[in-house]
This record gives sequence, structure tokens and C-alpha cells, in this order.
Amino acid sequence: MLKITDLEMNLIDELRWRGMVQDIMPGTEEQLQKEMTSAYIGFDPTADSLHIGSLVPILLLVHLQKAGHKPYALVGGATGMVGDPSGKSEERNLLSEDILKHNQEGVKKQLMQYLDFDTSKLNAAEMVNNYDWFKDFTFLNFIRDVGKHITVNYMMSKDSVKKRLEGETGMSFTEFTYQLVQGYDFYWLYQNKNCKLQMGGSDQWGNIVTGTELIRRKVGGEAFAFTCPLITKADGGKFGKTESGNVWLDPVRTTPYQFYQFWLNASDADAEKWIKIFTFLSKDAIDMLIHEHKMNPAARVLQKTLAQEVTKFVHGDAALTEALTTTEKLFANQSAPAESLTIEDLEAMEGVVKIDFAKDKVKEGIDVISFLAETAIFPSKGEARKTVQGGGVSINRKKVEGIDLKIENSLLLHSQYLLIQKGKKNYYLVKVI
RNA sequence: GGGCAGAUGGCCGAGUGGCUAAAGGCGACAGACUGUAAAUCUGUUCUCUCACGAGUACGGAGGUUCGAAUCCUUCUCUGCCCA
Repeated sequence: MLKITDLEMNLIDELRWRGMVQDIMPGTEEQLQKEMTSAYIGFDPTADSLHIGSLVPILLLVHLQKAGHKPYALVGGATGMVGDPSGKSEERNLLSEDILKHNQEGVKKQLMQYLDFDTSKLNAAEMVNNYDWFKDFTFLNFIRDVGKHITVNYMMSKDSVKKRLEGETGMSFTEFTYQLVQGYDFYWLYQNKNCKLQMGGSDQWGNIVTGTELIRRKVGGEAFAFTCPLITKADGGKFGKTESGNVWLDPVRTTPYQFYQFWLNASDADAEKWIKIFTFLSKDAIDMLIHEHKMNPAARVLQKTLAQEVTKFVHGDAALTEALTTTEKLFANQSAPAESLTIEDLEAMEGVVKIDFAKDKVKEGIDVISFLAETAIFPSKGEARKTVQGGGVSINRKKVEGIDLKIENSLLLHSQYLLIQKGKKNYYLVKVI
């Protein structure tokens, strides 16, 4: 494993070479040089777990803290009730209060893991919830105290608003108001926590600037901002999606093995960009890895290092080791017959989807299609049949040649297991009991 | 309040009475190639079914017709214009 950078770099320079600075407000760098600065990023509780899209803002806060500044993680209990129109082409559905509350707790718990909340430190991280200052703020007071300072003309010139006004879906007053709500967050933190900087994804730029504007007009204060580019894939696809959906930070939703696999499967172009953003490796270390990778791309050092570093950061050493072990078992000797895997090997495959199946059915023999459907590896017999006919299923590393195959005792590994592959990369371990 | 335009499969978008489970594109999944990349090529892509087939579907409801995504009525929603 490579050493973490110990270079004492200025935060913005550090983030710049990593490709993590998109827009920056004049004076931000000077402010960060001048004194310990409090900065915040908001996380909307749209689900009870964060996914890897939120990893970038988390990393921004971590970098900030490493550079000696004080991070605030804001959970959007209030903003989550409104819905951010940024980057959305359509009106969002409102979440119920119960769900929001539940989600806030989940998100909070996860954020706790990544930042240093040790209160004995001067720059200890803090968690705030904007619901706390919005819950007793009446509508009338809001439009008098906040709305009065910002013109509609100003609000309409924002990209997120403009796009929707030009588009054909329109926009509700609720979402239109969002930037004021978020803007007020910044103002509140500025006034109460001396928070002078807001960061976020580049889609947040408009909202953030409304905040600095509000601070300027209401109290003549100066606040700063910078944003990080949104993560993209070289092929234009959505970042953070796999066949099975979102990649979550919650190990129950996305196991560390699956998490590791996600990063390992990055394309060359993406790996080069992502390793700068998602790991703390130094510039020298990364340059070396990139060079090494170009010499011998087949070794995929970039992907491997990236996957290891991020998995370690998110799930810890133990989980990384398990992910590596499982990966090794499944992919290292792909040509080796499945019979060469020991019972221990099979049992130790943490993170692979494990399924129990009734012994009797195998004893009597069951056709593959029913088997694949009943184990829920495929949602229906129709799907199973289509994929099998297309050559997309292997059992014990042998391609299933036709739909007339019978699953029976003779196929079992160690008279108990079946290793099923859907496609090349999706493994399922079926245990007969 | 008045006028106009529109609503089609995950998305975009064609289709204006039977040949339409609905062209084409994108996305997604799978195969070949490879490095568990990328690019490319091939197949699949409403649901259920071993299959023959069955069911559901072109914003909602009703109607015309042997037969409707396509025609009529009405409702809902969206956009644009006028007040």
C-alpha cells in the first residue's frame, strides 16, 4: 500500500492538481491562507444511505480538515423537504417527513465515520441540521427577512431555474424557492458559526452564490465558495451506477466486495482521473502509477490501487482484505476448474450473493431455468431462459449450453455448493441445505 | 377567464382506423474480442410461459366501429399566447 501524502500544500493548490476545483470565488484562496476557516457542505437526505456520488463532497471536507480548517457537515432536514431543482429536468416528488427523518439519521451516522469529530481539536468537525433553524421560521418572516433581499430577476437568471423555464416541464414555486432556503443556510452558518466558505458540486454554484449574495446584502459580510466538477465517465455514462443500481456507502446495501469491484472496473481513462479525486495518494505516487500503467496496462495497477484505497477509506482494512480475498478466489484463476476451490474458499467469499436452496429439489433434479428463477438469480423464467440461450450463465465455471440442463447432485461442489455466474462478473454462491 | 399546442414503452421520438407489442435512436443486459478496460461487432430489451400461446399497454373515463395509439365526447396534467 502506498503512503499518504504528507506534503504541506495549500488546500486549493492541492485540490487543483487533483482536478477538484471547478469554480472558485475571488479571495477564497487568500481567506484560507489567512486563518483557520470554517466551511460547510450540505447533504440532502434523499435516501438513508449516501452513495458514492456524495463521496466527493465528503472528501472535500476531509481535505479541508487535513489542511487545518474546520468542516461543517450539514444535513438537509429542511432543504430535503423542498427539493433541489439543480440538475433536475423535472419536478421532484416530495418525501414524507417520516422518511426524511429516517434518512437524516442514516446519513448522519455515515458522515460521522469520515470526519474527525474529536472536540478536543480546534478544527473538530461539526454536524448541523438546517431543520433546526427552519422549523420555527414562519413563512411570513421568511419572505420578509430573506425574500426581500433577493430579486426575482436575480433568482431567475440561475441556470437551474433558467433551464426549467425554457424547458417544457415548468417549475413549481417550491423548487424555485430552494435557492433562498439554501442561501439562508449559508447566512445562518455565517452569522452563528462564523462559517465563511461553502463548497459543493458544480451544480451547486448557483445556490451557493445566492448564499454569499444574501450575506452581503443582509449584513454586508464577505463569504466565499468553490465547487468541484461533477464526476463523469469517459464514455458519457452516469457515474456510480452498476447493473444492480447505485453504489452505496452502506456495506449492507453494497458489500465491500461489490464496492471494490466497482472501482476495479473503471476504464483506463476514468481510473486516471478518479485516482486523483478519490484517494489521498500524493502527486508523485500517482504520477508513478500512471506511468507504470501505461507501460503495462494489462496489469491495471491504476484500477487496483484506486479500488484498494477507496475501499479502505470507506469500509476499513478488514473489509478490504475480505474483498481482496474474494476477488482473488473468483477471478485470479478463472481457467482453474471450480472443483479446485475448497469449502473454506467458498465459505470465505464475503460479499458475494449467497443463496440457500432446498436439498430435496436438487436430489430429484430440477431444470436450470426453474432453478435460476427460484433462487431469484433471475426475476423470471423468461429472463433466465433468454440469458441462458444467449450464453450468459455459467455454473461452476462451465457455460450452461442449453436450457435442458438438469441441476442434480452430481453437479454440486463438495456435494453442497453451486457457483453460478450471471454474465462474466456477477457471482452467486448457492448452498444446498 | 379566452385561445392554441401537446401527453406514446426506462428516456428521446415515429406512427393518424386493421399488416402495431408499436419504426428509429439512446440507455440497459448478454455474447465475441480483450486486460474483470476502452472501442467495435452480434443478440436481447412490456409481463407471464419449456412452448403453442395468454395477459396488459400509447395521460384517465366513456363512446363510435367487426376492429382504435389512431375517430368522437369528457376529465386531468403540461407548455405557449391573450386578458
